[in-house]
Amino acid sequence: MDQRQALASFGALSQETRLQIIRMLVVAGPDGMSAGAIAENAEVSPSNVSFHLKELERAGLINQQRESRSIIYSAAYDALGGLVRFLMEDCCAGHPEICAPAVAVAACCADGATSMSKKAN
Amino acid sequence: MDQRQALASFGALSQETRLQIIRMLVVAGPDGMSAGAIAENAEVSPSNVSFHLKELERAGLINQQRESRSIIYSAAYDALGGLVRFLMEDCCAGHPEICAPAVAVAACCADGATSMSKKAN
DNA sequence: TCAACAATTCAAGGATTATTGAAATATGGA
DNA sequence: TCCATATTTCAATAATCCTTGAATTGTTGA
Repeated sequence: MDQRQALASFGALSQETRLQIIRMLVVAGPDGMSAGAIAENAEVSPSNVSFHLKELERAGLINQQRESRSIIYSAAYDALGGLVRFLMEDCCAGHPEICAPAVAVAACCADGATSMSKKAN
Repeated sequence: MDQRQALASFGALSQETRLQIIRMLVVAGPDGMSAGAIAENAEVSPSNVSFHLKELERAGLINQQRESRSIIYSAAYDALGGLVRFLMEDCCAGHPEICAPAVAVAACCADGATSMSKKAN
């Protein structure tokens, strides 16, 4: 993750609807959700959700793939992980005071990260 | 860190000059830097740096304190740590795929986080 | 081919954010 | 008090972002 993508990612996450979309896509998992389902869930118009999805894709935070009539969007886990890493390492220079809280969170999903056996369904 | 502050923080970090300022303040450490020094280092006008500093403060990412004629700004380590945590936990639902890269970064500054004895100078 | 569905694109507008330079505020020393 | 320094505030402009609804594109099944 370079600075350009990080700036775009922070911008993408700074909007309430888009943050909401990322959250639901992360929870939805690898199967993703259709644009229509996202719009319904977020309670915004189709054209509005399309605008925000394009913004999220421009930042590289989501992936899309057509599935028959629908277009399925899913969270780009690698990009989100890259952003966390950028924030801790590049932006915050790995400062212990900043990374300390992350260590706690990391600890509680470290098993999953290692074994990759507890993916949410 | 609640969602409102996270949104403001992401917005604050989505601007090149502001990201640059945060980086230099993190590196500068607890002593911080004066507004003038920040402006000079970032190569922007005093009034422009003031605008961006206000934005960063609004997001809670920096602290200020007057020191004689100067106003000294410093990174709010707790807020930055809170943002990393929000991104991993609240936004990304603690997904192993996303947190995995963070575990690696966390590991290399975990000693410092525990002993607090290896702060960057 | 035609109708219906799913989603995007486009254009217009309104709202927010960024930049600039001039004026104002606050502090410390002569 | 007066001046110089450090910084902020203000007003105007420019640029970007968000929302809305209408028109368009792509897909499927009758």
